[in-house]
Amino acid sequence: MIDAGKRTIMHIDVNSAFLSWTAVYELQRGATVDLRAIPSAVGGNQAERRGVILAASIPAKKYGVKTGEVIWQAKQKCPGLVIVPPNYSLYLKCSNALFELLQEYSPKVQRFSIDECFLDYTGMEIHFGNPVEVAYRIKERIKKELGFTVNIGIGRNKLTAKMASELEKPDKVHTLYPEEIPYKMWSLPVEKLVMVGPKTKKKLNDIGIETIGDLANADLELLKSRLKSYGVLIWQYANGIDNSPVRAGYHLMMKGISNSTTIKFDVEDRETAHKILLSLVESVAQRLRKARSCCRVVSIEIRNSELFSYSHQRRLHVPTNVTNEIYEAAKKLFDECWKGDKIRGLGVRVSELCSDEFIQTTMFDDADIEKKKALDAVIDRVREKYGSYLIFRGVFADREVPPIAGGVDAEIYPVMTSIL
DNA sequence: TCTGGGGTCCTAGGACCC
DNA sequence: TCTGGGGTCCTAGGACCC
Repeated sequence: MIDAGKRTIMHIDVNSAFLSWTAVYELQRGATVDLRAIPSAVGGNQAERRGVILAASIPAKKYGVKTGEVIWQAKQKCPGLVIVPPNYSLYLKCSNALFELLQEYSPKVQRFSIDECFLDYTGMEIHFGNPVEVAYRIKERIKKELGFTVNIGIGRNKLTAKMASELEKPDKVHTLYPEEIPYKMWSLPVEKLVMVGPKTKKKLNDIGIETIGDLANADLELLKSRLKSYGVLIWQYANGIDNSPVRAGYHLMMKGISNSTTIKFDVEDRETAHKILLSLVESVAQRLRKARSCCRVVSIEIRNSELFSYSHQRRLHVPTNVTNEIYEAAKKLFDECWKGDKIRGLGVRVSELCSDEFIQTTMFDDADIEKKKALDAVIDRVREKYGSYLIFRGVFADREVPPIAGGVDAEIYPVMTSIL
């Protein structure tokens, strides 16, 4: 058993990932301008007026352009902003290349998101040497071999490694060892701490906590009474306490699959809503089958024109991955909870996944279950081979609603988790 | 013309059983 | 007859992350 205090963890974070990866790709294809050097951003579909900034270059950030912001607002701040579309298959390739390179330095590498990894360097010193020197070597190798820059944070646990990698960007290595916490982390505003979002920031500010240091030195009982177990968690984080393991292979376990969309027009009738639900279910069910899984729970979410969201879910008697069954469930859920308000967005989610291998079909089950499964399998194969839009259901023939809504293809996106 | 889309975990409260 | 209390399952909603 290794002493938890003696662990060495690195957090590797790609600087402006989507933008950097696109820039490298464009340069390789002969572009003369490096997108990283000009005000630029990767953005969603502008034509549909729902595009947001997915990543911005450092020059764009200087104009105040932020990730998550709507494109027209970003353009107001920065009129010359160059917007390029996302290329998810490219991002996956870059992410995989990074992951493979990191695995040369430790068998324990956790893919935390498409552009972040944790690497457990504990015990690897005898092979590669001092962690800081190795971090610099890794960083330079990534730059030379893969063409993009990263920040690497080093700490005794995942939390401090992650906080370290965010200290100063880009292309930097930082350490955040226990003795460095007071002067490197405590002066930061409390919302810079992982897991302190806007709501928690406000609650903390209300009781006079402004910095991470204030939180670290706050009365634990007070935090407990205001924030329950969450208060304890963030107090521990503020003090650099975290014992979570680097989970190699953890990303293989998927908890749920969802697909949601913002509709170009407000929907006011059931039939149109049903159609959109079907288009969402098409992609969810397909991804579910690709993962060789079935779901036990189906949920839907309605977002109205006032941007208020509500949801409804139900457990199924028998787990399924059949498009039609999930659609029937989604339709029923919708009819049960829709308040008749104007619908701006809809979402479908399946959860409590299980393997599709030994699904029991009950006596009461649909007699055509095998037929439905065979149909789904054929459709999946054709879509795989010839593209998603070749086959679609008759209801979509009027082209009012796209036959398969939103989302990114299953295989394109590695499954990730936001918990440490 | 105005805030995306994909995930995770936690908690409160109701239903139901013993 | 009316009033527990604990445990578990389920659902809705909220918070966070990238």
